[in-house]
Amino acid sequence: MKAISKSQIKRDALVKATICLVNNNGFHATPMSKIAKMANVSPATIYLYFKNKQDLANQVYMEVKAEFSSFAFKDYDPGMSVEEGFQKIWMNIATFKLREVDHALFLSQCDNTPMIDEESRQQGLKHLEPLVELWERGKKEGILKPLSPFVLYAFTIYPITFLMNIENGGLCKVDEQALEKAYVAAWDSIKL
Amino acid sequence: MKAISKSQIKRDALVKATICLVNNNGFHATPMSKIAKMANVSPATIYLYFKNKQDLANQVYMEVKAEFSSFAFKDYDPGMSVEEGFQKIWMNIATFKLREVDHALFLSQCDNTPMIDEESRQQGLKHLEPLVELWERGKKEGILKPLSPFVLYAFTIYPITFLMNIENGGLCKVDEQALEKAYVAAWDSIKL
Amino acid sequence: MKAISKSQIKRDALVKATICLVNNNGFHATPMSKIAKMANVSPATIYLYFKNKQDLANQVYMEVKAEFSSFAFKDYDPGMSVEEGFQKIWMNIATFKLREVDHALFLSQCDNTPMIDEESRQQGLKHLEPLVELWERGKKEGILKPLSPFVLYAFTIYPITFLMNIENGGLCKVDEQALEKAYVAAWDSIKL
Amino acid sequence: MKAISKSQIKRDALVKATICLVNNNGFHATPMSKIAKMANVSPATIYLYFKNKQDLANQVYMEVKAEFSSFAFKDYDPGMSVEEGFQKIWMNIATFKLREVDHALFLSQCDNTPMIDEESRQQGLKHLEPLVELWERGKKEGILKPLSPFVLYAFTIYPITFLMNIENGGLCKVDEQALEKAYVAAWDSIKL
DNA sequence: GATGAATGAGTTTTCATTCAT
DNA sequence: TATGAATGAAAACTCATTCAT
Repeated sequence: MKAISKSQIKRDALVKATICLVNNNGFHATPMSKIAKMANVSPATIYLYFKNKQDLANQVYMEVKAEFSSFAFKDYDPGMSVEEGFQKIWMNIATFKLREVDHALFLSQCDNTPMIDEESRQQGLKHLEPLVELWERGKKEGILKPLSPFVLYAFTIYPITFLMNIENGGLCKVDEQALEKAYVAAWDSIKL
Repeated sequence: MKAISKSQIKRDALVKATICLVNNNGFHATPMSKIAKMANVSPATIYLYFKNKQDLANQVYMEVKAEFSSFAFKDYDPGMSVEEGFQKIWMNIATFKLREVDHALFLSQCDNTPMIDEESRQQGLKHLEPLVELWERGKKEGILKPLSPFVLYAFTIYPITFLMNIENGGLCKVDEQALEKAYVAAWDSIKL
Repeated sequence: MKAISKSQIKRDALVKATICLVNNNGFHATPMSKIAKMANVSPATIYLYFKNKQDLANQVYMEVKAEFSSFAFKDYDPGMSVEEGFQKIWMNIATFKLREVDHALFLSQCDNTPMIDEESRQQGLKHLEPLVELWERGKKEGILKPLSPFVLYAFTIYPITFLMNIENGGLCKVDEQALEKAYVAAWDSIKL
Repeated sequence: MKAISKSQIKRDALVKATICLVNNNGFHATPMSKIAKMANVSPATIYLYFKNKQDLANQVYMEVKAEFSSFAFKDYDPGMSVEEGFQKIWMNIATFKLREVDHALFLSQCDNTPMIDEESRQQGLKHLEPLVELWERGKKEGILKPLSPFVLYAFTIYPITFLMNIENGGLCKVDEQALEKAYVAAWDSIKL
């Protein structure tokens, strides 16, 4: 049915190679030629799909971020209770970060270094809108502390990135049980 | 009294320029020539003080990390109660990160990208030893949740970095009051 | 018939430029940029054909040495008498050194300075095997003095290099007749 | 008696360091800073004794060459018979090259690469005048073949350099007996 | 005389990007 | 669409030489 064009295959290979190489070496230490080689493509071919290196980074960022967001709100329903909804989203994000390590690491690199255009970065922020709305409701309902979304994010979602980095460095292993305990910490930090 | 040698002045200028430029562009996008220019020095002069670019990064990292640690434990006394001690350290770190933005941003870059030698990074980790010990005591005394130091760090210290980044991006301002509220979130997340 | 690729032409130009410039200035005093300029090529292009400067030197050495060897044993037949065979080889080598001055000078540089990898140098030594075998036979047959191949080489082949250098410096001219006389000196020095 | 000035000591150290380093790395791969370090002297000090790097090379060359020449004609007396005189000189030179390896190697480098000014090189050639005169006499007396001094040199003196290089590379050992046999080869090559 | 610090000019090498095919 | 070859511009780093002390 779905005929995936040869073009699409090549583009996908380029995106994948970019993620892999940037994760291991950083953006500026990743030459276009290596990306091309890993994608089994000529360097010149990259420029058929992307305007330049910066554009490649931006596009990959946007795509991975979109994938992340859609994952984050899987099975989430705005009709859920605040706690239930938050737990669902938190667990989704944690699962993504701990299981889709490559993509999560890439996002972490993008969010912590000046490799992405400010514009694209702003776009990326919008993706968490539903979570922000949930938080607003929680505050109105007197369930959550009256904290700005930035602070709420800092103490609940951002820590997962640290755990991912640590696990990826081999310093610890985050299993099901550890995840449950981490969730409690996250919830305790923001619940009233 | 203290005669600061001309050499020391030049070295300091180089360290400062490195921090500034790496913060703005990232390590690999910061050429030695620009560091030299900002420090009002010839590129060749850098190599009188540092073996190469990697060595420059490592040395600056170690120095800033040491500064950070000494700041983190200012006025801290292992004889304090767990909560009192934790608050002291947390506030120190937050103050450092929100006031000494340049240095904190630099550490954040170092900790989130592969720009520092693994060896130097390991050295840097040792600096938080007293905090880890405090946590161990807290767990024994039944005051803290039985979480690994990694998780405790992720939910109390790591979030501050996010707030710093956000504030630095101009998206929000963290004042005294916001800091107090953030501290509560940190403490709530780990206290039993 | 034989279509010589554009690549081959460029590589040849680089090899030729290397030989010329190294002969005139020495290896370390010959910058890649000058080699590129003489070959009408961008400096970066050199690195499409050679891994680095050392590799360039090694490859050129190996090629010229191979050319030298094949020239040295042209029309030589192991079935010849010792004297006949020796004369043939000696004359070949002399002709090469006095006529293919550029290539011979280059080999002389390589053999007298630490510019070539030890490995490549060892490879180069193997090329004279047939001459060494001829000498062994000559000693067994009681025609040659019982000297080690090193000494035999020193007094018969090595002197040609000196004549080449002198002629190249414009201090003398070695014509057909002078060559014959030189050959006699060479043969007299090792024959019993 | 002979008070060797501090200056002289320093200059000697510089000369010695130059010889050592040039032998091991070649002239252009030997930085002034390393010469200074090996001579326990500041780089700037070199310029008190030598105008520049080229001048340093030239002066060292001239001095070593002079030492070589004086060694070559030790105990030689123009009144000796041609053969006796030649043997004396040949043995002197061989002894120098095989025993004063450092200095001989240095001369070999100078004579085989473009590191010395043409002018200094010309100066160096003059040192062998007495040997050339001996040869002229030998030719007149019908003892030597009617060959130009260049050819005579090529087949008698120049080979010693090869043996020195080989011995220095550890490929063979030239003992007293081997030297005698080598001398015979040298003499046979030029005697009538 | 002696030097440590400093540097301008130059070295090797890399890489994002283009272009003829 | 796809590419291999080519390169200008710039990177990290070196070094002969100078100069204030």
